[in-house]
Amino acid sequence: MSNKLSDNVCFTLYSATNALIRAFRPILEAYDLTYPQYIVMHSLWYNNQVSLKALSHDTHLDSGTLTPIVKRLESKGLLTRQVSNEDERKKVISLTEQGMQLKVDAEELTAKLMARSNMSVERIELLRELTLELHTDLTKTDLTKS
Amino acid sequence: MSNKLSDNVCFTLYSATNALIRAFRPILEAYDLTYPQYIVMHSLWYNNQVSLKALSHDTHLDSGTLTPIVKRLESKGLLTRQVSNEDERKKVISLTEQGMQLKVDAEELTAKLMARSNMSVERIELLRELTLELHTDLTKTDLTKS
DNA sequence: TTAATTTAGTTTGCGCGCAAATTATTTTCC
DNA sequence: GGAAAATAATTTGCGCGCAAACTAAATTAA
Repeated sequence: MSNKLSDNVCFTLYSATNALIRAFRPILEAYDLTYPQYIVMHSLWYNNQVSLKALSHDTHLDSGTLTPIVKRLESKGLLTRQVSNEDERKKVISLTEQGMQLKVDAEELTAKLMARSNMSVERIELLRELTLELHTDLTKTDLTKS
Repeated sequence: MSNKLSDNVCFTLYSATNALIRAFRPILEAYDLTYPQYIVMHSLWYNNQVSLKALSHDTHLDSGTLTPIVKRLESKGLLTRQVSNEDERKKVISLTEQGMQLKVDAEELTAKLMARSNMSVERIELLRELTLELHTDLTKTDLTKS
């Protein structure tokens, strides 16, 4: 069965995500942020002063991925990383004044970007629900078994 | 407006794709392929003996991304890269016998993987259509203008 | 209480993904 | 025919994304 790449969900999902990040890039550049960095900031705007572990849980990003991202945001002066008092293994990640101020400008970026696509609000919401469902499925089920 | 990350399409799309590639990894490992390498092989199974440019168009991958991927597949003995006779700037990428044989085993992998998710065939198809639509939208519209 | 285990975070290594710069070939235009 | 522009592919540089190995601190168990 020789089928086209675009007949595959995996491929269309993969391509759409790459295209979205690519479209986001020049917009985020104005804030000197990459998309993953924006995700981390967004998470902190909603939930400040958390451990790397908690940030990892919220952003769905690996700790090995997060450490360098968070370090870069620290060097940009957007957040601080302090060793926790209760548990010295943990680091408390906190927004700086500058990091909090970025929120006002940058938070509605996603809505603005999606509004520029030709998709209806309903179809965008449907896409959100389906991708959320897929993610839940894939992380709850151990696919190597079954 | 302080909303959760999961309220954003961009984020759910991004997370679902990462999760999908992650779920795919151990399965593709049996074939000694990464997901992007699998995409390239899949494209060639459907359309053999093409230029890098044509492969780039079909896979939606940048030429700067493709060159190293194709080189790795060449070093695995799955394809060859020959300078074109008509146009010496072009390279003709052709599957080897070994590369063609992989098709039989590996082509139905996507269907198998998706079948393991709890999503219905209808919802998976819907997801495919929506992501295809989004990709088309994002690549046809120049988002920096408008 | 101290040895073994678990947990939090960092580091290393590798393969993307892509913008930008570069090289080599071909086409266009005068 | 020869200079200028366009095209095909490669290279460079940077930031992920993640598995695996590692370090250090806390918890558990003997």
